[in-house]
Amino acid sequence: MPELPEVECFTRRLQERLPGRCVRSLRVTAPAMLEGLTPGACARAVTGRCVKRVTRHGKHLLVVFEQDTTLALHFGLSGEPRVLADGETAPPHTRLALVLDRGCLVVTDPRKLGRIAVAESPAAYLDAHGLGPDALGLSAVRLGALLEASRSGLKSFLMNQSVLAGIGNVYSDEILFQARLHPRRPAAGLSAGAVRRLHRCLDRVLATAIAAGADPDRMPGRFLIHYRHPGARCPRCGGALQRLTVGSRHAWLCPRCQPQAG
DNA sequence: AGGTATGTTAATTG
DNA sequence: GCAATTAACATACC
Repeated sequence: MPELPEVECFTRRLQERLPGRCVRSLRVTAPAMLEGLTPGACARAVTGRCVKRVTRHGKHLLVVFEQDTTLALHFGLSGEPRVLADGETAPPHTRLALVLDRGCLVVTDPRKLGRIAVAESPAAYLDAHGLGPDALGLSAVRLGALLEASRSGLKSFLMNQSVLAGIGNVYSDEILFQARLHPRRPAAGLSAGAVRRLHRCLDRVLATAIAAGADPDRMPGRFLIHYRHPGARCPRCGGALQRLTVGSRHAWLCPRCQPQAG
């Protein structure tokens, strides 16, 4: 779930409700999810502070307090934030509860692969994590430069968070399918037309997914996201889809629409 | 019971 | 140094 579109939707929901709220207390019930600090230190860092804004970079959601102290949330495979009204009980698998003067921000994460961190500022956090520019709103020229500087295949390139932040397994497949580019094609050496196509599809896929509230059921029928299972056929040409293993992840593609060369 | 899962990171190999 | 692969992390779901 939580690739850029999901995290963008989380961010918008939180941005509507959190600014101006102040932290009464904080509870972390899965200390292993904390990055380099104890639950006590985490609580001390944010208690008493008021939320200025909620923003996002790549798959990371940043709750920025006054003076720029930042609570950074990464959702791993199964994390999700929720704002509870006063008196609402915490849902199952709640790992973090930020009690506010009105309401409460919780993070649920059954698999506990998410991360919780505190930083001096958003910039300090991004820097410490070596994140590349956000995938959304990247210019075609900048994308072209990043492609040329890479020696990876296209799918690995798109998923490398230090190059480009926000794209994961599902959306890298979607973007390459829409752009008709093979996931193992080298990132460098694409034609100008192919770079333009990749840029347009990257932008459009992410924007469409966000507009759909990151809910696959509301995404266009031509999206590959509906067909990531054995036996499915390409929504464009009707041919059999193929599953490759790239790293330890599954890449879905249409071998007819996404030839190795060309 | 066993296989699968959308993320990140460290260790290993080429 | 870079890129690709594998295992590990912890748990739910089918």
